[in-house]
Amino acid sequence: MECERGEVPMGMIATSLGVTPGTATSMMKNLQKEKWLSYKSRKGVRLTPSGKKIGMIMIRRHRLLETFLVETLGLDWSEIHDEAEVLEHAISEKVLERLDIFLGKPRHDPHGHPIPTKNGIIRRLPKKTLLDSLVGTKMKIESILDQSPEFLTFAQVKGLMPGRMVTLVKNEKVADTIELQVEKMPKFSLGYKTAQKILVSD
Amino acid sequence: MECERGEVPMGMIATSLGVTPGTATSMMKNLQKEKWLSYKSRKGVRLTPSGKKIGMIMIRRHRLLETFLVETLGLDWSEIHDEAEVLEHAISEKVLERLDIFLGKPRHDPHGHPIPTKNGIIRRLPKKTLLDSLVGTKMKIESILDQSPEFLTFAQVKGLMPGRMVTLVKNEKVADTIELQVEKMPKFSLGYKTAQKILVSD
DNA sequence: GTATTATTTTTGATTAGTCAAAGAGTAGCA
DNA sequence: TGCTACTCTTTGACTAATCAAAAATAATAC
Repeated sequence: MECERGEVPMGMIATSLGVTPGTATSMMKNLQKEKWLSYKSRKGVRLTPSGKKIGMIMIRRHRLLETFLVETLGLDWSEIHDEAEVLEHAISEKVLERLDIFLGKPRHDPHGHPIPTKNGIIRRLPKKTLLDSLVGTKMKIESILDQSPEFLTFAQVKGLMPGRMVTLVKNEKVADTIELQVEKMPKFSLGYKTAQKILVSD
Repeated sequence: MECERGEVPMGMIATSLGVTPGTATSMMKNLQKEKWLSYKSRKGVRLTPSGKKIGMIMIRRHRLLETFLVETLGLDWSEIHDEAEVLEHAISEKVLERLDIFLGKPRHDPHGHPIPTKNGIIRRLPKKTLLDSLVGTKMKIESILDQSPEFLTFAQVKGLMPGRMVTLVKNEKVADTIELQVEKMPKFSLGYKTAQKILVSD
């Protein structure tokens, strides 16, 4: 979804917005007129500084709302993304800041993602995944990268939630899997690809 | 804003929506196609049963959101209307019901207006205003009919808020005013027209 | 280095929402 | 009744967003 370095190609934009390529092109031209991004024909699109700032602010809104939906209203981890997606466009700056205070100025959303400040500053995530550790290490789960409801439900069942401690029991290179134990829960296995969706710190 | 009995004329619709009369006409024709209301040329417009239900549900959303904004986030009485106006179109049924539970299923919004149930049923307001009482009576303020920020700010300063007790000290027919005392606060006067914006019960 | 394939842009058409202005209908009154 | 003033509807024009399909360009393969 986010290509940190370099331009984002038009195809990706069209797909993730669910519109035809032609529509994507004309949308990007409009956004360029409004200075949110720069668009180079057949190269793609890249955020301007003001675009990045707005982006951060939208992430802040999204993550604060997700936190509210889980912490205060008790919605399920796996169902909050779409709700927040809609609300983030409707909520005013003022209400958002009140919400922030009400929630106690949280630094992370329920998935463990850092919440940017009002000025769009964000703490870097640790870049270490479950795969980058040695067998036997005990790690703290920091963040879940896959936001799809299916995956989040799975993660919840297995106890893979930010804040929990997890031990890497085995690493089976040949089988492409690792074995984990989350606190007192039964052991289970994860494929390499999936293991990379979980960020951890020692 | 709401004409309980009979059709609402097109002029009123155009004005309150801030569009030209022509636009209002074509909007109403669309809404009629979608069965929310029935439109008779040069007569006006009247809600169908499903339109009434949707209307009630929007009122429920609006009032629950207003309650949340005041009770939980501590926004000011006078500034919540516009916020709620936007949010009521973005919030999902599910989140709204959670909010209702979180707030303890309130029966009135901060202005004292009753909150319809999920099925669109609403408790009748008392139809007695500050003017319909005898001098010396002590009454409970039930509801404030004027939602404009200016009036609400004024009402708040004077203590004219739902739940407070108020005594009618004097009624000066000639001067077109009444004199009031809210609990321990200083007495003050209100014009007849304004007095009719405050609903009370004995 | 050309041919094939994939990606992106352009073009032209369609739809929806709006307005201004002209036309049609209605109500009040002389 | 017929005039006047007001309200409402219709018309035609314009804008913005979108899509499908064609055209242009870039990437890949041979």
